[in-house]
Amino acid sequence: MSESQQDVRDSIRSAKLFVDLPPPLVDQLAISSRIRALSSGEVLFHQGDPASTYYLLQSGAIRLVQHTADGKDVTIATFGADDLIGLLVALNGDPYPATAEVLSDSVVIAFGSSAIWDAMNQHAPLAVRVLRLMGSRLHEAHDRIRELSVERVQQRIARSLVRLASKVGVKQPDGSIYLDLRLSRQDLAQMNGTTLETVSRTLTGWQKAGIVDSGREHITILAPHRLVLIAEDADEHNL
Amino acid sequence: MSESQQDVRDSIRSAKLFVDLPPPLVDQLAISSRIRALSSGEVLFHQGDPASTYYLLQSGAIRLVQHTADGKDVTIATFGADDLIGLLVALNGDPYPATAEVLSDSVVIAFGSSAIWDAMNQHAPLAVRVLRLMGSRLHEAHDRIRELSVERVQQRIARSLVRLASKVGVKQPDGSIYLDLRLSRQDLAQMNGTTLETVSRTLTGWQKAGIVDSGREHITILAPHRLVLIAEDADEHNL
DNA sequence: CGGCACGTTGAAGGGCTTCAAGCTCTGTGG
DNA sequence: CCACAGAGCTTGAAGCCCTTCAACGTGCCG
Repeated sequence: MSESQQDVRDSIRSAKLFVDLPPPLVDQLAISSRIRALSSGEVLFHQGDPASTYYLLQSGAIRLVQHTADGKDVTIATFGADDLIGLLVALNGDPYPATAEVLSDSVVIAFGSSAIWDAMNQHAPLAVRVLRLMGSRLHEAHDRIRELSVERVQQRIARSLVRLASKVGVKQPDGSIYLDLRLSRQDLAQMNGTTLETVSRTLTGWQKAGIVDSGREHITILAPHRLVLIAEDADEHNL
Repeated sequence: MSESQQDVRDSIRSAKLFVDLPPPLVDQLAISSRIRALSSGEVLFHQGDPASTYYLLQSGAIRLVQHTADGKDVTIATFGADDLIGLLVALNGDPYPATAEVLSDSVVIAFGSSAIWDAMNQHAPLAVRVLRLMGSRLHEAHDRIRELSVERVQQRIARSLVRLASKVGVKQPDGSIYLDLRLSRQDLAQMNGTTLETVSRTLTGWQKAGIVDSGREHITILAPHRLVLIAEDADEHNL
């Protein structure tokens, strides 16, 4: 067995999703899979591409973006370590319904279309875990639908910052949280169905209130608690 | 075997989801399941209830509603025949994250928590089908996120009418489509993240334009094509 | 036939978008 | 090394879409 295949096996074995997969199945999976390292800004796959592959995100962050007919982009979901990307479309044989864009340097394992399915057939606990993953994904999507339906823009922006903090936040000695990815106003806007101008105004307000410290494509949350208050409760409208 | 258990077996066998399930597994599933008939307005389960059961919708329509802290309701999803309801929360053991409300007289099969899981373990094709179902559910949710993010209220209302037409629409001889469920302005509002007043004004406009005919809790789509145009394209703003 | 839920319509106002202009930072090539 | 181009950000002003509040119809059911 080649050295790179050995690497793939090790990676698969170390993934949470495959934690108790019997060694023969690990080997089987490894045959049709390979490791890819991606750096910030790269694109894993484009909307409309035929979906023959799916990916397990080992480290880093990747977001799913849908391009609309009139040129606007909408961020559908953001993934962190141990998320599966593109599995469901690969199962159905549809083309990818969105573009996967790398937010911070990432490592993924790419699987051939039917490999994981064979593994699930032979190892039931894997299927449970995949179903659970889909379940929590669906749950998140439902949450966002509710938020987009009834919450104000400010509240939604606060929420996405809180959410990002839990996914890629780096706690500093002074209690503040640094978000370890390039994140422009535009990015935040298309995560929340708003415009970059509104995001800019909101962040400026929070900066004056000492809640965040933001600069060009990076944000540090100075007062996580107050941000959570805005996200949950709505009423900190006295900036 | 009791007569009612025989009924359950027949129902399970006739469901698309279980189309090729071996008879022994059908029997096994039947043991822990029973048929429930529900009429419009009834509630299948409430948000916060412990989730011990999940349901296969045989006929009718059911919607998932989330109640927010400040008293607003948001319709997260609408289900038609052959949809599974509550499976994922039942798998995780969480309480139901939403309320399931019957929109038109429905028949469901109620399953005990682990029954389908055993069946999936023993019959792999069932697991594929469940995963596919989840996939299309997730896909729908993503579509709604995009719509709520970038589309106008009018467009979203048009879309939900089109979608409802395909789920519970009854085609009339003259080409119009009657929506076979009780549907108030309030209902349409909480499906689209808007208010009943806005829905009322929109429908009044469409009525004057001859696109729909709406009355107390019922809607008939007179010109499906024009409604699709509004949903897709945005620009029929000259009512 | 009275009550009540559902629906309509108007008016006021606010949150957010849109358009526009100028600023600031970053990286790159001469 | 520095200047310059361009991407990212800020700020202002205008206005529209939609919400909110409010009052009044209207149809259905007991």
